[in-house]
Amino acid sequence: MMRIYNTMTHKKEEFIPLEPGKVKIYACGPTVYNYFHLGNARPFITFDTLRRFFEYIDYEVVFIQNFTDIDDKMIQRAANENITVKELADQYIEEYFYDADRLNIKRATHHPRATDSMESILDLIQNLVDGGFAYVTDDGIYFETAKFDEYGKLSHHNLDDLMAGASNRVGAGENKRSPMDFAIWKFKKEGEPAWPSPWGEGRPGWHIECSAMVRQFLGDTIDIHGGGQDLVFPHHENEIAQSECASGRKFANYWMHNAFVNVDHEKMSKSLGNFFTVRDIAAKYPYNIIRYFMLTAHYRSPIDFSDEMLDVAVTSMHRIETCVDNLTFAADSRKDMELDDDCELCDSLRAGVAEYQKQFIESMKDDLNTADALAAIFELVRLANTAAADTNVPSVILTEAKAMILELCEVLGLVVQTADPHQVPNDVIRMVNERTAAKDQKNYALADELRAKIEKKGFKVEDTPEGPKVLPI
RNA sequence: GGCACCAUAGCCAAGCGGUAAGGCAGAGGUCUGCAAAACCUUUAUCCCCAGUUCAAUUCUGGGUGGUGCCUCCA
Repeated sequence: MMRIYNTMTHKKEEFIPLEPGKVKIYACGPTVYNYFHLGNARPFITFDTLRRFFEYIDYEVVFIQNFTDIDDKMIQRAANENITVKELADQYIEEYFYDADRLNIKRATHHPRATDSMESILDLIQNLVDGGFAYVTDDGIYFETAKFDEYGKLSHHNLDDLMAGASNRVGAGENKRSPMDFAIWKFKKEGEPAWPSPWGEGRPGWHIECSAMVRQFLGDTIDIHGGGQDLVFPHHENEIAQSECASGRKFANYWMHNAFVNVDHEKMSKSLGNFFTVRDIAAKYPYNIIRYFMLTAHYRSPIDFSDEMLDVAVTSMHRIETCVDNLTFAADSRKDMELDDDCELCDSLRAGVAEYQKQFIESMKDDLNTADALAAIFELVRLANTAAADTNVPSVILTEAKAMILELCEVLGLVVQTADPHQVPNDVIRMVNERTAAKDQKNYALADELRAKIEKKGFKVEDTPEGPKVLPI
């Protein structure tokens, strides 16, 4: 049974889906006015991993991640660049997919855009106005927080405390009944894009978009709603208020929030200016390493970003890849070997494959403990390396271990770069053979010279009891 | 001021009642013509002080230090 830490209850809870074998997940996506940074990438990777794991344990997953393609920052940025908001959105949605694809983030079931969901948004607003939960003013339509008794239940705030904190910050020109009320529709200002509505032209507020898209694609109640911790208040709190007032039903059964990516122990954020876009980091490190780095900590723990940490990730990921290469080579060398009944290592590797898969699954079921899941993979790696080095272990067994390592990495969305021993060009093979001959004649000078030549061709040779192993560098 | 979270080896990081996974780095060893890879051994009174318990890193209270949210933010 899967267990999930629910922000609503502050407890790990057993996950009980609305419908057996199915799970409906909504994760807040990016506002598309820029490349996304490492901090933004964390929820994308976290919820993609969650989705992959659910699929691995045979759930049917409907996963929605939206694009916020209309808001103040979009408008401002578009104005600065002298392009339309739509052009800006189109560009950065494309850039989102460019990075996300390389991070091996699977496409969501749907990636709705706020501006394509106007009908559902207006429908939801109508519903809230009709129900007396929202009121119309000169500058927009506001949700009246006082109408929702449970306001604050997710962030564990009460309205009074929130008011105390907010009372000195009421925005100018707003006609709110309470500082805590928030806009669900903003009437058109000069030069801003606007959509028609029964109350006048305007655009939706941020919170209403998500509520509307959840409803449109997943219904009134969903299993899991996710996002970064900074969305707990006010964004998710407001979504709950709107959605539950509109439907009269519970909005989401489980709330999952990832912790931040820090730089020097401080939150990476656009306002602090201490952010690194994934695109920039990817110029120095592979996307796969960025993903690996994210998974080394539990999603609810802050993770400190630095080049040193990515360097460690490179070495660690390499360990897995080397192991897979070792297994490929050894299995290839022992193709014709029969499985011997007395092979103790064979038995323990087989047992290990089953055991560490189980351990992996148990870790992932425990609130997506990817750090622990990785440890299970490394345990299997060690055992597999031992078996690969022992010439009594036949290829069947090694192939099983290799398949399991690849299978588990795939669940985490990690790409294991492996060498294909059959992809070595003929001239390199010839030089390798010459080198082996030179070695046999103890002509080490020639052997080393040939090794250098082979390296120039982009391959390295390693000697093993089963002959030379040739790998691309 | 209100509300949360965190503190585990040189670094990163799991575990969360029965004296500590994993990765990186370090030291020693095996293997190797050299190398690479791998394997073995080795590295922690779990921030402090009280309390609960037969037993606490793990629970409770109090410190200390750090972070986040309460304003756009993943």
